[in-house]
Amino acid sequence: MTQATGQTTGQTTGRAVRHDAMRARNLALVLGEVEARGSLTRAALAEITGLTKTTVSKLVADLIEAGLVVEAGTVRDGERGRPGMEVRISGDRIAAIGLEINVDYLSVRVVDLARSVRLRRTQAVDNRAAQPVDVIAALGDLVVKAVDEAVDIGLHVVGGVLAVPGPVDLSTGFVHNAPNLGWREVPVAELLRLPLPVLVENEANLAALGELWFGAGPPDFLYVSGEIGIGAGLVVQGRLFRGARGFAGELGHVAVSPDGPLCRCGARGCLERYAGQDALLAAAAVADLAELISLLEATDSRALAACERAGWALGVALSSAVNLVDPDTIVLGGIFARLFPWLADTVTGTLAAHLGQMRGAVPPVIVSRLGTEAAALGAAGQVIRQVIADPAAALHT
Amino acid sequence: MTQATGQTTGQTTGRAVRHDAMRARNLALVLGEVEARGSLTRAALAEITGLTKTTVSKLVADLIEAGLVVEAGTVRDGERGRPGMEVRISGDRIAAIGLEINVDYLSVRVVDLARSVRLRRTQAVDNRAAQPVDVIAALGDLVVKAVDEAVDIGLHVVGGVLAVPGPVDLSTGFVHNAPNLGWREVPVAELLRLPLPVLVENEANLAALGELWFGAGPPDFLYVSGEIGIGAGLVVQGRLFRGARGFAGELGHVAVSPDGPLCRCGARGCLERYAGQDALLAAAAVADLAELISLLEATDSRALAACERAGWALGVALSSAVNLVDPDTIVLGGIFARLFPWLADTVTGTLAAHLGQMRGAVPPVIVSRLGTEAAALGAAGQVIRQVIADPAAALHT
DNA sequence: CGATTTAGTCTACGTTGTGGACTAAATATC
DNA sequence: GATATTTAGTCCACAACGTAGACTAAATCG
Repeated sequence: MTQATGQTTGQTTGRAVRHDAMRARNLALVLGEVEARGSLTRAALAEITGLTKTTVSKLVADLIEAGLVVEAGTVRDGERGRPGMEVRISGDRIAAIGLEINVDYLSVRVVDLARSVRLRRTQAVDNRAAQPVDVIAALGDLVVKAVDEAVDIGLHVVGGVLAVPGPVDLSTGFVHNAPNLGWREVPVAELLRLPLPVLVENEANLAALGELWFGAGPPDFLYVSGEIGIGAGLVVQGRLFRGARGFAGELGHVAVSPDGPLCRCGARGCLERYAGQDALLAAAAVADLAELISLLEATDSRALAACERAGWALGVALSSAVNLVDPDTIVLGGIFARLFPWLADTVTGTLAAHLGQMRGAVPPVIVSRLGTEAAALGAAGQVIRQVIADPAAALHT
Repeated sequence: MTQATGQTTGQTTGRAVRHDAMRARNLALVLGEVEARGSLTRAALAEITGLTKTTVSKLVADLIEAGLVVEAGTVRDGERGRPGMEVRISGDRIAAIGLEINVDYLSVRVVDLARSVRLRRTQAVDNRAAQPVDVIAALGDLVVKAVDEAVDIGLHVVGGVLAVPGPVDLSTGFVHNAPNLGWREVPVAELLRLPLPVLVENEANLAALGELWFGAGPPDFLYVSGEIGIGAGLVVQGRLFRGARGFAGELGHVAVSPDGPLCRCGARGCLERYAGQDALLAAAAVADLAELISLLEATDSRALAACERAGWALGVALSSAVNLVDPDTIVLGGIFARLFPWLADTVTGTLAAHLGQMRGAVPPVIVSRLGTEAAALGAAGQVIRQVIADPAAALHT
């Protein structure tokens, strides 16, 4: 008889469950349902969660005491009987901050627990001309000012996440390569000294989460972000897909044509060489994106042809992505959001042509509604999500 | 202030935790640790799980009573003190059955809870020449006989999974299209009438799980399966990745060349047209795989060139897969396992050339060790995994 | 053979959810 | 306007499950 030698079938989480864990889970369940539905009475929460009215009352009392929820007024469902008291997420205490370093700006967004954007700050600056240490110092200043302003309006910022345009080693906050910024081997987390915990994460991934939580994202979609480099964030069942080492979503180096132009990565025919910003501007013989858009609006034939070819290449690469990772929807962000009117038809047509007839409907291609805010909002959303997932941790502060 | 309109950040599981759920989780934790480490004493379990010796004793007593574990003898760790009693998974009661329909055989494997293969049955038959209803009836007969034999040796087969070579609607067990079998719109689950619950699942996915649990699979890898159609199963952190609708892994229709030969799916330049079995045999001008292998062994130049081109195409398609889903390792199964000696160098070389220098080491390409057993073992492993993940359910039978 | 070490069992206790009794707050009916 | 009825929310004794220290059991060392 053959004895198995592989990985175990069980998926041990290594975590025993005790009474405190049980309570934490039920607190999270109640808070999550309140968030999902806007507001609920205790009786409704008991019905939805299956817990007894007694238990729900106790859990809600704990959440009120922690400042995570508030009572928001009475509400009646039927004709008779005691009216219930609505409980909703409190936007007046806990908040999170999202940070972003992009090519030509630094930005921060403060978001409260009810997911309202309470503060927006953007600073225009050419980050490619600056040293990483200076960029990060300037960002730190922006954050400290924003946090002070948040405190002034009664908010308690519990943490943040920083979006950078390149793959990130999540355990160290180290950025090996950010082509849009011209950065290599930058210890971003180490350089970022702030009086609150801030993690570092890839911009495309955070923008995808931003679309999910603040945009029109369905639970499963592929978000495409792009400047010089092109990245993708994949959300499946409301969760980010990262791959084995966190380097999934390198759409920019998917092969469009195996004998195509040589890429800076060393391979040939990468999407970036067709649809990256540099490739687009070169094909249209213009110096920047604003000029390209002007020419497109003037229906300049060379500019339109450049967009057509970029759209075709995006469609080919996205057809491979759809075959491999099976998203419901494709959301175009970054420069592709700005160029959407001139890209969408070609992308969708090429996608349809390359997907064939065997997988039913072609995933719709939509434009990001959040524009340049997607990544910073996704960053803040990560922290909000953590608080809602583990309210018991907030009870002890 | 902008109010969020997207999906909630919380990920409600909708499941309250009560005392019985707490016990079920701790039972699963203990059983999972015993499975992971082969055998453990109660004292060691207490140390590993963090539960008290009292609690572990009670949990182990429940598992022994359910026939999931047995005491296997005394063992000593240090020099002195009372020797501990080893507890290990019992292979003598609970078992699962894996089923597989492939092009030219039907097979079943009975696997016990200790993941030993206790029974192997394979029936050679040309399934493409048969009607689906007849194929499934023949499979049913094979299963009933195998289950009877399992009962004879004291095993209790609690359920099974059937592997079919095509995408499967998991909720209905419906197979829309299985190109290797020539099937379209087949209600497989409905046709399969058996005295035990059997689910239906895609063969490439199950083979990937087979490699994970019974082969040499690391926790993250891409398994490539192929006959006429080419599919891939992606395992990330020990879990199968399915995509939004369960149609991920369609490696066979990833574009190798955007202007390549027309595929039966309607697109151009799909991998299948370069590396699928029909394409390979046509390029080598042979009638079947055995003949191709004979010619390869005789170093026939046309046969070698056919393999070279298939390997090149695989390398191009796999480079897109690696960029998008970031696996650690690539495992070649199906016909590619048989052709591995003539494919491996070209696949690895092309992969390296197309990945460029920006993502560190190229994922190693290895051959499946399980051969044609991978899918059936993966299928049985699914049921075993379910029992180990929820032993409390087994306590009530 | 007693001291020491380690495993495993026993038992009272603490935490958290349950379930029925009860109070509170409303409307419908007479 | 008083009573009956309906529904929300609180009170309180109880059940389930893990904890922690006491205790027994099984070994080796000196």
